[in-house]
Amino acid sequence: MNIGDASKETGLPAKTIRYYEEIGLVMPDRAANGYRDYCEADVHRLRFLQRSRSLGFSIQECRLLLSLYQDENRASADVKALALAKIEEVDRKIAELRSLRATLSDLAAHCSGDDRPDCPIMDDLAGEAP
Amino acid sequence: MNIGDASKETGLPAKTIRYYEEIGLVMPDRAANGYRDYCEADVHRLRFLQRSRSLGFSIQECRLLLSLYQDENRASADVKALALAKIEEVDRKIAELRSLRATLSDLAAHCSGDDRPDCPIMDDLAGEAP
DNA sequence: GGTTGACCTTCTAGTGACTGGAAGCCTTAT
DNA sequence: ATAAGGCTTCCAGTCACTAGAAGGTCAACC
Repeated sequence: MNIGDASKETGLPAKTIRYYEEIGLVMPDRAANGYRDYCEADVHRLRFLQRSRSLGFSIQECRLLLSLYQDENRASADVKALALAKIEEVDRKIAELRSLRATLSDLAAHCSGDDRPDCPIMDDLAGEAP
Repeated sequence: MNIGDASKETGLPAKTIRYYEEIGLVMPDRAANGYRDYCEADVHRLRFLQRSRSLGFSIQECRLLLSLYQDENRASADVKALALAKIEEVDRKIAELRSLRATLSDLAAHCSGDDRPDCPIMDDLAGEAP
């Protein structure tokens, strides 16, 4: 299967698939003409990557997940631990964004938003809170 | 004021302050020995940048905010519009993360997390949902 | 057989916003 | 005189791609 078909199968851009080869994640065979030739297992790994990346796992984490995936003797606890750690990370990010949102919203609420220059948002950014 | 003192005053690493000069955000004078020499206004701009960056504004947005900040004839509506747009952006990110969290949490809930290899998280990543 | 046009290859370089490190001046204190 | 610490520039690396150029390959159509 050529890279274009693998791209269609997995939803990953061809550029990304080549990049995944460059960093050693999915190494396809080569056809006689030099074209990459993806077998079913390769496409499977690519799809696995697409899903784990879209769930927010980093490339390093995906590498680990892939190796667990290929490991017949893995403990599901190892996978679960990764997922739980990622949930915590997501929770931290959400909390940070919520606090950010609260601050922005508070600032915006106190700004008249007209054509005069006086602006409490600016005052805050400048460190001149009243 | 040398860069080290400016760094202490603003909480920004010296490297970051040099970077801000490189991209034309804060251009200090130079002392006779070639050292950067930050005046109060420079430190003010740096502090402004520190705050707006920590509120999630991109460098481009900070550039715009700084120019509004310096503009005697700005309309506070312009600043407020930026803040409101940023709030929407933050909301979108939060929604995305919440959906991510729900998926991860759902997957983890169905995984026994013991030393057996069977793992619904892996099954899902592999696209083999039951 | 020639010619499109789509597909493939490699390579280089750019993104955003820094961060790390090396090599070498400058200043201050001992 | 020397040691420590701060400053300078420049180069390279981060993360995960993404854009684009220059050129080889393939299938179809005339």
